[in-house]
Amino acid sequence: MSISNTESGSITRFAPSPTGHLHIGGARTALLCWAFAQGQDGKFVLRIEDTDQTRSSESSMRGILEDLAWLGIDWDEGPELEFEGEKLGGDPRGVGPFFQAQRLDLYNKYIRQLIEEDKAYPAFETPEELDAARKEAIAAKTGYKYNRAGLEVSLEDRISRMDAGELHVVRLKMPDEAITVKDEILGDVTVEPSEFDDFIIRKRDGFPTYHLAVVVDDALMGVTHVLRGQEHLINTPRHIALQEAIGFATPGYGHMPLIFNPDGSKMSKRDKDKMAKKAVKEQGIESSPIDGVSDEEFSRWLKDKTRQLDSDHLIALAKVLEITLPEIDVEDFRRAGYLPSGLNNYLALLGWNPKTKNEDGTDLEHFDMDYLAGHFTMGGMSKGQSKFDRVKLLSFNGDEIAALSDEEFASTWHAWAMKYDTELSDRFSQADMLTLAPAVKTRCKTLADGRGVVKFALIADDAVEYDGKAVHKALIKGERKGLELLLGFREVIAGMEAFVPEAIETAVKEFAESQEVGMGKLAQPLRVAVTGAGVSPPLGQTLAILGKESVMARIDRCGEFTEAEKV
RNA sequence: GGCCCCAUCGUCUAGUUAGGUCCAGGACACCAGGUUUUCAUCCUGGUAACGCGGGUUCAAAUCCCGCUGGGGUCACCA
Repeated sequence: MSISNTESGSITRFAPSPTGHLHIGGARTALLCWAFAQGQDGKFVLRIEDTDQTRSSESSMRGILEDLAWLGIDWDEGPELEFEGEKLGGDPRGVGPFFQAQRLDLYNKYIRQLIEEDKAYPAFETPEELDAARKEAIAAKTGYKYNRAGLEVSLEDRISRMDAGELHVVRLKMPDEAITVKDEILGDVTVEPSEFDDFIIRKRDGFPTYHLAVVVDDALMGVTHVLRGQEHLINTPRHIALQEAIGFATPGYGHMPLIFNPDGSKMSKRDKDKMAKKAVKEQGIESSPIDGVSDEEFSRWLKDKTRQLDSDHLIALAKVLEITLPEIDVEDFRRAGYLPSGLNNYLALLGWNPKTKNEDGTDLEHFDMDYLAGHFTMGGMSKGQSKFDRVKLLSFNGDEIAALSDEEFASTWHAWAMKYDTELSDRFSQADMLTLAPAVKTRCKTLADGRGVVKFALIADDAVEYDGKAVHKALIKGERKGLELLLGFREVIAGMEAFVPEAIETAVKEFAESQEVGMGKLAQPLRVAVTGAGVSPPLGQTLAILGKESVMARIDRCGEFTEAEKV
């Protein structure tokens, strides 16, 4: 089989199995594979590993594709997807299909070849027999290893039994020499033959195992570099043995350190269920508070640590409980209002470092996808595991939001709200958001945070709740001078034509000067009157977004409230 | 438990390949000031780490060994 990778640079691949959403750790793997290929003017291939028929699904495959596309991790070859007008994937070299379930003939060809060359063999033990042997080994506190019983039958017999349709698995004969993985991140890693056993390359159901499929596909797709998580390090000697048995070249390998929660535990989808269960118990909720889940299902879920609620139900539940679930999948981060730029930047920095200084002598940490693609090397990766620090991610994301132009921010925020917070997009048009942009950008770390900044405008004029302390301090204290200024300024507002931020700011300034008081003396009463509290974005934006009628209504209502308050 | 990987501020890391320029630099967080009509942004300053024990060497965060600690893996999952 010829491999057509000579005309360009390195070829990397990301090969998720479609068994759920794209995990944030997977996203980092994909990002770095992408960056490596981009930087080498090579190709980034996306392949779907759906050999586990019982767990794979079409919808999670689509979800993973969307997540990657949203992050801007574009694949040159692989399943086709149209995302925001851009076509991704395709098969210009004719190395597809990119779904392993559609490549069975290919795998079987190599498996047959290995058997005929006596490098692999069918074995006829049942899973139950092997299980029993494994349990025995565990009980005897020795490591379990397949005993090569399948080899006691002659080659001809094995083949004829197999061809007669007897159920079997196929195992690779492992060599009795040590195998060294030349890892580009970790250095040489050698595994002794005593650690090997004849692992399965084809299952009873006729599907290849991951090991066989990955080796065949990588070779046939011309993959030159494999970047993957360190959990695969121990698999690599097997893959090298398989490559040697078939006659494939061994690609370059890089095993990346794993990412963990701050407490050292694994970042797992289950974390979301865990937190929800905890909150349910703390709040003493016993019957299902959400649609689509019966009380019976709910209590089963609550009692069973291993039971998980599906994603939509979990989100609905979190809303009822008023908790924020930990983000684990890319979709979670998207929903929470992270920007691809912030997420990618943080992810790349988790384990990789550009080792470059800024002009002011600080380390370069903020960079975009182009920079990453142009500078990523495996040698720049650290070897140790790292913890996922949401606080630093939040800071990076906030920086990215603040760096957006007002127009970019408005359109990004609006598009996000249309998808994840329709109450917000119903209340504010994109034009409203443009007015709000300068005020909101520096006050939120995520797009979802934006809601908190403008929540005063989300409530009805007669539903503003006054913070007693703020009212006292701004309006009542000092002979109700604040209230007097507020009502005086109401008349100014009544006479205003253009109710826009700049005009409002000017009017506030001029009125304060005419009354011979500092800006704060007028600004704070006004702020409390329209928002109920002493904290809000600058007055211009705050009043403008409410509109003149609403502002006057709120001033009147606040005036009545204040009159009724005792000193 | 066997095998494998790893070990610098609370966290992410620079420095380790070619030992001295490191009483260890940056970022996030935190603390204290400043700017600002409030909040936020922004600016200035500060606290804070080479896991432990042995070597080698004139000299070790850097090299070697041991210990401890963390992680991975031991499927007809990927």
